Amino acid sequence: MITAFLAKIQRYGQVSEAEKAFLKRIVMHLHKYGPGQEIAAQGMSPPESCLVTSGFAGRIKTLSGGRRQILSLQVPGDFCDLQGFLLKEIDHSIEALSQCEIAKVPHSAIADITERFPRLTRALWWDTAVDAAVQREWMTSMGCRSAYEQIAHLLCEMLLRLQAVGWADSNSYDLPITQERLGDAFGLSTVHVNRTLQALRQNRLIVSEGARIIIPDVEALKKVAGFDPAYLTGQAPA
Amino acid sequence: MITAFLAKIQRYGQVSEAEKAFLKRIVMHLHKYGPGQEIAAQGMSPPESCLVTSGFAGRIKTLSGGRRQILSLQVPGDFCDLQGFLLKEIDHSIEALSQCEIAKVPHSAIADITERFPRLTRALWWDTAVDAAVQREWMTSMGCRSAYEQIAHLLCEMLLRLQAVGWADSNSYDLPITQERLGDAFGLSTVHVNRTLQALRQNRLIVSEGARIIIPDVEALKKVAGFDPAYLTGQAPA
DNA sequence: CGTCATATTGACTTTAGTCAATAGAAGTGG
DNA sequence: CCACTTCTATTGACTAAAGTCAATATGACG
Repeated sequence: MITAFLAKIQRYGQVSEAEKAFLKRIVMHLHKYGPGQEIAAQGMSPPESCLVTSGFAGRIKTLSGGRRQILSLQVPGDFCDLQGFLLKEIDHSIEALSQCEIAKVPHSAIADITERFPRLTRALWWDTAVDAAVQREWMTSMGCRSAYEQIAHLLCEMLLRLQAVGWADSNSYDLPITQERLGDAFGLSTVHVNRTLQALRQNRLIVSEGARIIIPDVEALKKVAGFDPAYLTGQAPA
Repeated sequence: MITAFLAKIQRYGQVSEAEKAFLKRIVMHLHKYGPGQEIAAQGMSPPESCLVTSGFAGRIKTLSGGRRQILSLQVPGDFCDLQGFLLKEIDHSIEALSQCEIAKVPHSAIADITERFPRLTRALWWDTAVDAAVQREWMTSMGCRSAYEQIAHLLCEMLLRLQAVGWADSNSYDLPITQERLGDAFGLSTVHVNRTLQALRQNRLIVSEGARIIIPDVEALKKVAGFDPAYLTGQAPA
């Protein structure tokens, strides 16, 4: 259940058997959600953090007038709001974006980690730091890249992130997310997302078969996107 | 030198005398920078984090073609990249946006804190969590708010953040940042920032005297911006 | 006084948004 | 298996927000 997550944080540093055992013990309550279902609500104080084990979830802000911003996509191995135990209330909701499975980890257990396992604490903190780095990259996309580049960039990001946890092969993956939701993530209208995807298809940068995205020439797509994966690896220090 | 920062993290929880003493000891090297000067460079691994003690700094990504995105504004009491010690290289640069003073804290000292002071570690982690919350709000502004609302929103945010550290009075503050840089922060062109500021002035939502921003009716501006300060307080848990 | 950076303005272009209709695809119940 | 509903994708015509380019003003400062 925590395999993907363990694989990820071991990119930061060693995790001892004791730490692994503790992690395994505190991950509980496997839940299933369907697309659009709310996992945690904006303004609430959920007593646990969510670890995605399959499917896609997202953090979402909703403004008056129904405007929505998807702040992040969480894939298997990702914690949604690991740092939630530090803040009184969450400033966004967490929603399933596709069929997905979520394991919940009580905040008290995370607080325990910070008392007993300094190294593991740093690994968790590191995970939130990488998460923030991804957010900075998205923000840069929104501010500086055209819709075409921005979408290409996200498709590159998802390829690498899904590969890291074994949910993508060398050049393709399933992205079971509607164009409307993608629009909410990019700050673009559904119509514009649709047209931009068509342009990417026309230029043979992507091929889609249902929810599957195939990237015939990964390097070409990266070039269009101006994609540099450094922010994703957030590699281990010495 | 760390007064503003201490005041801020004490909103999260108590800080013991031993912790305060340790913090005081590790803050060193006061540096001055002028507007536009680079404090840390994208792709590098600076051996310390920066604490702003006066003026404004910002985190900035630069893309090929000279496009720039300002990812955050750091005001007195803010750490730029506290979590930098966790990542191999920083994915953005840090620049002075106005005349400013920066205290540097070695990463090794932050690592020490994580070994010896679990509670203080949580407080630092909390600080980075609030930082991430601000980023989420900016992202929401970029995706969902019009230029007019977005600028109004930032002006509200800066009022509260500067008030929290004693750099603003009840309805005004100095914002010594050029319209060009504001544009880089919003993902808007300089010209559009200029016109939008004019619109805000025309509607009497702000008055400017040089770098000073005066907000005659704070509630009115908040209303235009759809401003809810919850994300900034990220208040202490029980 | 001249220089430089910043702010402002006008005219025009481009990107992306809106509205509304149509087409496909997936799932449901009979 | 088919008719029906519903959600999602696609298209077209039009609008609006924001960008670009280029000129001009303003202001700080040596």
